[in-house]
Amino acid sequence: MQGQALPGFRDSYPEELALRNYIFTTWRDVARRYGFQEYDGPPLEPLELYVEKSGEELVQQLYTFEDRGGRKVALRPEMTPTLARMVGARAQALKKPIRWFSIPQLFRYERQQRGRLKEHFQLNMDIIGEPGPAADAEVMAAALDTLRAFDLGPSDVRLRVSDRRIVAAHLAARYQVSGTELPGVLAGLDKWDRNPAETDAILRKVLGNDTRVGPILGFMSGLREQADALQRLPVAEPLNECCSRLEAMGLRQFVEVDFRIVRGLAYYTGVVFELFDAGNSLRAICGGGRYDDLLKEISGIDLPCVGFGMGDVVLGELLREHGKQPEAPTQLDAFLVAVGGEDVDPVLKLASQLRGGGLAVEYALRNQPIRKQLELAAARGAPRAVIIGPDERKAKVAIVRDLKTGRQRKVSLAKVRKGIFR
RNA sequence: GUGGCUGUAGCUCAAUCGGUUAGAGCGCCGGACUGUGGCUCCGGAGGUUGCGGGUUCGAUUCCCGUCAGCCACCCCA
Repeated sequence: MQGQALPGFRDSYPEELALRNYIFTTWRDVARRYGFQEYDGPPLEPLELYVEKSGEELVQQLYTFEDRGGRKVALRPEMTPTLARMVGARAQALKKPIRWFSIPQLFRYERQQRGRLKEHFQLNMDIIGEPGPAADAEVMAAALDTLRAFDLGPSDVRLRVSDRRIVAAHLAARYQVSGTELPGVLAGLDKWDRNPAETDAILRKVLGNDTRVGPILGFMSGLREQADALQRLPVAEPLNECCSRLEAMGLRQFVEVDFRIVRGLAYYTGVVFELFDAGNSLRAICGGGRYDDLLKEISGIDLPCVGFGMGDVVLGELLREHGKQPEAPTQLDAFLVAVGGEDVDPVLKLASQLRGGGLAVEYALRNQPIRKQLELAAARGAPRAVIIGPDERKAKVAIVRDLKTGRQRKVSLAKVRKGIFR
């Protein structure tokens, strides 16, 4: 064993790369259908770009080092700061709302496990400059349509939506949770599903040993039942508008309002959502939301944003599980077979002509029995073999053999040269 | 970063209680098959049993360490 890729990094063999390319192609196609334009930035950024806004926790997971010029740099862990910088630099000139997408390779330094490597590709779609729920709905629709484009439906994937403003308003009105307490309480809510004991601990830390802890815990445990009541609050108007837009787009059956969705990132300010597989056995496929203050913090330009990220790792696992991998496309148009050594030059000539005409053509690189050459042709998935031997050359024809059916016929060389095989 | 489980050929797995030369199927290469693939038969390559140490006459097997993978936590790109 000559060693392997660094832990958490992938060698992509042709079969795996084909899946990734299929994912990328589909992503780009959906983005195009939604009128998004593609952008990109550097994979390596100054460390400060992330340290300033992200705080220590994310910094611990940054893939950082010092370059030869003594600069502290980081492999980008997310695209949003880069996006903010780019938009900020041209904010005056860009027509709003801005619809941009990107497929960056992102990095983190952290122990890998299933669905989470040190490196992945992530579709990012963002709408910048539009504060209303129409943009929220548009972005969610794009996320859902991406999964529909992979032939996944409401029984395969679910979109869970919440709005931090609703939860915050309720917590403030009912339990007098202040603005400074809110992030901590939301962090507690975020833990509720996985680790209620920790939720308790967090609440006690944020609120002190306060009489509100018990009632707030009760509120969290009953959130599902109270969803309807929360949606009737006036602050729920944007979320409701968002849902009705999704309904008008025919996507309502994917959507569940679930106020337990918080999202870990602190910068979300409104609607937040996550996309899960229906079996709930994988990590979130996609997560996003509204982050109206972030651009201002990074670039000084005050523009509201909403967007999501969708990684290729979990999505790839999901596609595998559902058998939605694309069949390997036939790459060759023809495999040329030279019967004897004297037939090699004519085969080379024909290969050159066909390739010149844009066709994909392969032939054996060694003189081999026809049997061997046909075996290779079949293994390559070629739809047909074109056989040239002394008899064929004399008659100015080639034998075109259909490798699926085994049927074959003689076709004039003049036609074959033009890529006509029948 | 913390804890638990697991590491035998490219893949899936065998190997008695610790026993002598670590096997099989698939895949790969070649042959039977000299102008026709898929089937069949035969042969071959491919292993420091993840790595290092310990116990033992003897370790794939037991112990320790380490690395890697998986799972959970942390965190959630």
